[in-house]
Amino acid sequence: MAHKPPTLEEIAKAAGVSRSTVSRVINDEPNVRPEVRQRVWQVVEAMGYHPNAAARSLVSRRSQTLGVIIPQTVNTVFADPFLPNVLRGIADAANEHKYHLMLSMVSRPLEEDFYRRALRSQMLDGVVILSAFLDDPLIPRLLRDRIPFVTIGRHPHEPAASYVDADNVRGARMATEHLLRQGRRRVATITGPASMIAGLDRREGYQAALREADLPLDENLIAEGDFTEAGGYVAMQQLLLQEPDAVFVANDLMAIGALRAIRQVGRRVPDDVALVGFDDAQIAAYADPPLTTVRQPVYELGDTAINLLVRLIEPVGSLRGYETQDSLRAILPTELVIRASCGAQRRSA
Amino acid sequence: MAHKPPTLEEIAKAAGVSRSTVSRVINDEPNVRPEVRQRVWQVVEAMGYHPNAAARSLVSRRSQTLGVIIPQTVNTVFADPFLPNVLRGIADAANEHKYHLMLSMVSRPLEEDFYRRALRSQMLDGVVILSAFLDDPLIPRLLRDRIPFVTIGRHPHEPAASYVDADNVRGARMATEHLLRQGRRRVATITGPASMIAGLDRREGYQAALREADLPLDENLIAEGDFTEAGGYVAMQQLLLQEPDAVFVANDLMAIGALRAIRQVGRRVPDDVALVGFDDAQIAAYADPPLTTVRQPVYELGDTAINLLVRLIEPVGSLRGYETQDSLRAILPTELVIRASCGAQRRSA
DNA sequence: CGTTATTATGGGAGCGCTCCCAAAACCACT
DNA sequence: AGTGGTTTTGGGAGCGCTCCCATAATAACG
Repeated sequence: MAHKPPTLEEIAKAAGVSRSTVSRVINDEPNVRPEVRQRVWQVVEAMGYHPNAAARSLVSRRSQTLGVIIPQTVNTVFADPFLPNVLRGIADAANEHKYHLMLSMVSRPLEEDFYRRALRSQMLDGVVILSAFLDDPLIPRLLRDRIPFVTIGRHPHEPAASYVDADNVRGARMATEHLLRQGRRRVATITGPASMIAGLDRREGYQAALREADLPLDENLIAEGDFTEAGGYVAMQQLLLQEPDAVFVANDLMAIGALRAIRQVGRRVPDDVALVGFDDAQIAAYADPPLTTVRQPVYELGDTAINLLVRLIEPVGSLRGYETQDSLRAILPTELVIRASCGAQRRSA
Repeated sequence: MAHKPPTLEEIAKAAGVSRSTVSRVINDEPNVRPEVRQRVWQVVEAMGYHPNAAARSLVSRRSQTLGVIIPQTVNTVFADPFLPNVLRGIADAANEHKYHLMLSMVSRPLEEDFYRRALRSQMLDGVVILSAFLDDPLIPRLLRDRIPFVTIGRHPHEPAASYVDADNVRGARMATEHLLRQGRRRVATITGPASMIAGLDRREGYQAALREADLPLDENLIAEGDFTEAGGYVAMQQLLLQEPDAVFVANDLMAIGALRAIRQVGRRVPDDVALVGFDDAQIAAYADPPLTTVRQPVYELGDTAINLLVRLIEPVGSLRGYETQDSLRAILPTELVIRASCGAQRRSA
């Protein structure tokens, strides 16, 4: 790389054509003679030319960059291998669409700063937000500023918001039904916080399964957790007073805590209490007994988010997607992963 | 936000001054009368002005953006809560220095594409690379193209490369010494792959501890793993033939595999075989028995990487850091986390 | 071989900013 | 009031590109 990278004009001179022609060639536009096109490409390669992104986006008003906003709470809130996988999905899809990714991983107070620096300074064509809480303050702002965005985590109360989410309701229902199929009748649940969409949805799925089975909805069999191990432990201690024979736990980390609480009072899993978790976190597979859980398509969540976002951004006709159409939404299927904690397997290693 | 964001010139007109004066105000430059400065700020606020990043970096030749390159192998290679934590460290530090972050998480073939698109098109002022393998092909390229970079994971053979890493040698040595202190004498190790710096360094620390204790270095007590659970399982099966009374396992995931292998032949941990892992992954705390391990300052790794990178980039006098000084390096301390698998604790919960 | 339609090429303008230099305004002191 | 110095302000130039329009070259046709 030369100390100063070559410019369009320099390539043009070297190739004996004009700036405009070189521009046409590198942008794959028509109306260039094949031989000229080829000659220009040769010079471009030889001189190691690459268009300056700043100049390009200054005039085209597009940065070819998408923002990814990850709340600081990511560690506690998202199940363990979640972030790497969702990021891979996001990165692969962005790459495919020739977009770059700008990462924002900041706490609430700094979020404001990022909002101004990156979004308002027109560095970003759109954003993907890992949004777990119902009342994310960013959503109304983005809506107001007409910035295209997709949330990972659904926002049912914002009709204009586009989102992608796992089918938490269905996943929770499958998990609960699975416990019922094992003959369990006092099925309790440890929910996530009511401030989180996933928490509510998984609770909803649990209740739907009971309703369908014509079982009573006993409020005493519902304990609210906070998605942490300690929270699961405490919630389980409380539930044990009700003597449930099975518990659907809204995430694996809490299930680990529940396991600890159950074992502490001398009960056995799954013999006395069957357990199903959610997320298929890494710990689930290595827990003792290995945890039956619900797997979400994490990679696909990221992948789909970007695909929706690009549809929102890229012009359809002369209009941008978000001007022509309603919000885009996708709910991806979840899948039950049967291991030992639910009692469906008889002794496995 | 107006449909078309205001420009410098528009602010200038509204405030009754010139473009240059507004520029001085928003860049906090001297030589503006305080009353004018205040008036300009008012107009800026009122009109919701924010400087256009593309225009700025076009003329200043600085993007205020740093790249973060994460190899696709991140899932298997880096211990579980590693990525979120290192990213938080990176993000916080970048924020503090007013830099944006561009994320690249691509497989090898696409890495080339990213290299050209982002680095060559001058979108990036520098890059941080999560670099676990000794022979990372990106390093010589970055060196050649004189792009400022810092690797997370040391590269001992590249004298010009700047890096930050955990003190793997010392951590491994502490772990092994700890086992020796428990009275264990046949201490084996399961290493990481020899192609990875951390693998080699941890092996080196293990050997140093044995040497210091005047114990023989028995090659039969060294098994190479690949940092996966299955790899740890296989390696442990092999080691069991040598009847070790303790094993230092180079990461927690392999330690989980080792645990499984040990239990399978009816041996007990820590009574028959004591175990120490590395990384302090989430599974370590919840394993049965809880794993003694070595904690790395993951957040600080990210934080320090950015701080070094900024020192490399920002001008000292009129020269850029990487023109004036040698490479910058930092090795951060690791810490032994004592739990039950090493036999140092008598029964805990 | 003109005349018109079509394709290929060149160059001006301008995106929104920073940098630089010249001009204006203000400030001492003689 | 005059001189030299400093601080404050304004505007031109230009960063490297895309967009648009004018012109040149070529093709198509009577």
